[in-house]
Amino acid sequence: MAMEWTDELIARLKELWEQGLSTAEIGRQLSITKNAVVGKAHRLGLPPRPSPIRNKAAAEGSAKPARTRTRKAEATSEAVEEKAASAALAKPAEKKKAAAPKVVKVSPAAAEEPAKPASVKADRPAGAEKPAKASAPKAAAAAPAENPKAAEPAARPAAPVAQRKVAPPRRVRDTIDRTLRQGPTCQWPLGDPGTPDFHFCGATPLPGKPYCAEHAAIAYVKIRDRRH
DNA sequence: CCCTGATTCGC
DNA sequence: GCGAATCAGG
Repeated sequence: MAMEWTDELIARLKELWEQGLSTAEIGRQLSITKNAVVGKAHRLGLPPRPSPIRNKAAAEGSAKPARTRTRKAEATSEAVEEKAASAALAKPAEKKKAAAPKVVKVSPAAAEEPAKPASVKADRPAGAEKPAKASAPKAAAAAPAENPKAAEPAARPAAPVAQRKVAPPRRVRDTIDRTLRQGPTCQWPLGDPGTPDFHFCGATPLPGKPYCAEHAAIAYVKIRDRRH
């Protein structure tokens, strides 16, 4: 069986779709591929969202081929023709598709949690990485590294979220994106990073601050208070 | 390269 | 019906 689109799954798809999440992200949250998301969305007749590649032909209104043929389609057509032609010659027209090897993809569905409340969790404590490429650390320092003019961070929490040596994995970015989308939360870290219990405060932060009132009070200590 | 959604078509 | 492969654009 391919996949079981349960009512709940469909409902979640619709919901996320309406929320404007990208297909790939919906897929990640549902532990399916973006292709599955798009395909299902179409079959469900969900309102298509602005595509990066809208049909130019439609926009121009000129006599352009309404739809573009995929390479596969062309290949197939040719293959069919050729096959038909060579049929008379009893030519075996071997396709290298016999027992398509390729890499057996492990279903991601069973691997990870089907769907959890968007809890921020420490991501992959271990795991070898590719030292070759290391793009700029986009991940914002979630730890109290802020330093507003009139104040400076005094007490640091146990440990700032570990600085990443390499580019943050997709998962991390997704989590960040999700958080941003769903609204800011207090970024005060609690617990030891890397351990299962590590998490961020999550409370509603003060306007313009990464922390809630409680933690902002700890994070920001007036210089004057310090010097005097 | 990364990403996006759209489409086709073998299964 | 499903979704991988592919396309096409940013």
